[in-house]
Amino acid sequence: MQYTIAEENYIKSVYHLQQQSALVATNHLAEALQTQPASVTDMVKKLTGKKLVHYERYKGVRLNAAGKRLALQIIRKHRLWEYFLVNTLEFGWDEVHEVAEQLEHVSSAKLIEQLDRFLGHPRFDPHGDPIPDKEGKLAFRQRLPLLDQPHQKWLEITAVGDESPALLEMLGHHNIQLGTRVRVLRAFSFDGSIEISVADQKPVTISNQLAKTLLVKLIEHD
Amino acid sequence: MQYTIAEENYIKSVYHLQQQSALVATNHLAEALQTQPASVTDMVKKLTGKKLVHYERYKGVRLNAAGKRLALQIIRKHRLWEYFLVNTLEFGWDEVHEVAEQLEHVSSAKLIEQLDRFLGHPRFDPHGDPIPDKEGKLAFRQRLPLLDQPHQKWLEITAVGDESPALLEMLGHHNIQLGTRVRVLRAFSFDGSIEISVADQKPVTISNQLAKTLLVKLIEHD
DNA sequence: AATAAAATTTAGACAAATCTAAAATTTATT
DNA sequence: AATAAATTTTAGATTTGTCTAAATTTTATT
Repeated sequence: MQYTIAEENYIKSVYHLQQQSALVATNHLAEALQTQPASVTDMVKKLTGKKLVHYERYKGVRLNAAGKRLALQIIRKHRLWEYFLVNTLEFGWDEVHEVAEQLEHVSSAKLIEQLDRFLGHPRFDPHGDPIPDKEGKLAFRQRLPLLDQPHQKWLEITAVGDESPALLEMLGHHNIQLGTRVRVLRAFSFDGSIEISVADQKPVTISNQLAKTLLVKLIEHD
Repeated sequence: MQYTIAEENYIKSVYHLQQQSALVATNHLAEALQTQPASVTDMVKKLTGKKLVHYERYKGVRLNAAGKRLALQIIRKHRLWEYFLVNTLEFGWDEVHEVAEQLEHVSSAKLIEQLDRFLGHPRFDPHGDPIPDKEGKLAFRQRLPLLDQPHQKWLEITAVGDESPALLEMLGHHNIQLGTRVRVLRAFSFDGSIEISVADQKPVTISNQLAKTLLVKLIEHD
């Protein structure tokens, strides 16, 4: 079956909001989709009719198996396009979201399979989010806030929590990218900022705010 | 300004139909867009309001300068995506149209400029149609029907008139592509078929039908 | 437990793009 | 030139996705 762009956007939003609470509230969906609660109720009823979600009046929505499958297909397209935009067309991290938002609705199985092949079957997008495979499976990678990691241990940046241009600029200035290795040297209790060493460069101090946004994994033996 | 997909499709159709007759009839547009004449009238009025076309009741439509500019932008996107699909993602000629039809409506100036750059600023799409440049300029290349070319002269295939899978298969079988050099050896008056030599292979006979569909340019000396 | 506040749904309306059927206009034919 | 045929437009309806305002249900507070 073929779905409209509006329907696909709802399914995608339900998927993301479900990560936080199993049952998604009408108001949350309205907020995420920048629309009115009444519109959400209408659309949710339609999606129920199309057997994509489970819905109970006044309770909330959640995806059923078919809805989850569809959500993962859309997210797969979105993230593959983001990867393409950054790695092939040399976009910056912060410029890709809006465009991928449009490209994700282009419907062609062959297009996505060939794009995936051309890109070399990437498993993570430019923000470190996993790209679902053809069957909807997600690769796993630790994503722990840099802020509360043990000192002195080597860590690798695996993702960033938000994707504002301001953040991108700051990361660029400190020579930090996905995959960059860092070590926490010390924490300042005064303002919560921390001092880290980035790869083999000299130590830098980063704000509490930034340290919460950077997600890392622990690197095994030193 | 930003236009809807429906509006863009109308503008594109008017552009193409204008190549044949300066003033485009409501019924022709309806036929091309697979819709009802009444719907065309409605939309044409809207496009008139948006200052993209010139329209007179019962007479017909034509693009004004702004409409032409928009049409060429859309065609540029369509043909760049076709080039990408064939040359980067290894689609066959016959598989690209439908997908490009969707991709052409993705709106991002940077996307198209970077795609153009990545592809090396191609001037012709996989069917031999010219790709408008950023300013809407079209490269020129002779496109004469192979059927009525002088015998013995070397010719180069520059375009194909239609893009059915059947045609593609036949061309593949005879080792003919865009850019292939051919020579007309003789014409059979019986059924209008002609004998040609393709590059340095042994001569083949092709139907009148096919000879009309293949467009060529004359190669200068030799 | 009663009432106030918040969240959600219903009812009715609207804009976009389409449709059918009927009316108007243009073009072709006798 | 009158009439028939074809084309085009108008009028009114339909679908999709949205909205506002009012009604309903749930949750929180006194």
